[in-house]
Amino acid sequence: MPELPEVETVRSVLARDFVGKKIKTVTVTNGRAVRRHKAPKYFREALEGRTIKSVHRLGKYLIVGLDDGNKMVGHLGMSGQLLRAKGPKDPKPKHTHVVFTFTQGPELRFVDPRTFGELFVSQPLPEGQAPEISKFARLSIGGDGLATRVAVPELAHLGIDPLEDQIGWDRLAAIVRSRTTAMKAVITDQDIICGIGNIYADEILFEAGIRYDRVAESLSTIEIRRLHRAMTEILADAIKHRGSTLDDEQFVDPEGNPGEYQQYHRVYNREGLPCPQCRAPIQRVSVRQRSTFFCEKCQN
DNA sequence: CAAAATTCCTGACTGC
DNA sequence: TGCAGTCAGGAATTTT
Repeated sequence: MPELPEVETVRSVLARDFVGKKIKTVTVTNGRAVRRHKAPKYFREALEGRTIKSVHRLGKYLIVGLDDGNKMVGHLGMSGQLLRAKGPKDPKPKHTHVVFTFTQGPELRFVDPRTFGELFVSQPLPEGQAPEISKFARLSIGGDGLATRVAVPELAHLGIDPLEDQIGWDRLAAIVRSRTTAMKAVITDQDIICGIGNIYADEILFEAGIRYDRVAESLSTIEIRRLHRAMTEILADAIKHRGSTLDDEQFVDPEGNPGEYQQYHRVYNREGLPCPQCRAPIQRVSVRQRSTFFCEKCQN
């Protein structure tokens, strides 16, 4: 489900409600949720007694800073939710795989029907060993982004975060011009740019007036500037509206609130409806087992 | 039976 | 031949 705006929405609620809280117990009822660890007990032991110091985001990943310097990393996959209990008696939803209790305040549940999501406590690299940071990331990451990647080696492969790393259009140009593949593949490749998935890729490319199958290196300077602006604005706007919740209501924030940005989708899931710009029907094609929505008149 | 917002892995192929 | 990059396909799973 969640792409950058949804993860950012979750992040802000977690930061507000759980920073400063001390973890009392961690209960794993489906080991698949913590599959990076050899056994669930290592996950539990790394967390019990720890106090949450911060909640950050990189791409679609959540990064929870702990008082011992370690980080708990979360990815929601397709259907993962982090939900704050509504009270001490609030029944656990179906597909609850991990429960965190705190010395004070309501518990936090990790719920994930499709089990593509995961949680893990990052294992710091041995002394003196530097994580491998991708050349795309290295190209433009400044200060904070680099620090995060060094602290969490498992996420070192991620490319530029379009909001956190604040990259300028000229840096985006360098990245785009070095690629010979289709634009949609470029902006959804987490190793190049992290956080954009199927929904926002279609929305960004529509806003920029660029077809999903345009070869990246063929983009003009004007087109790259439009892409840069579209990326920044669409993601910021989607965050403002607390992300997108589709008809299946899979995405909700930790309080159970759905997002509202789906009301502003201009092409995604709108096959046959008139293009907001030219009224031509929105097209849908299947690329790599995924739906792509676009306007054949407005996107070139 | 198809489709659904995710990442990861493998095998085939290409170009240097 | 080796290596890196690309890309299609499939797997992981449940619900609608």
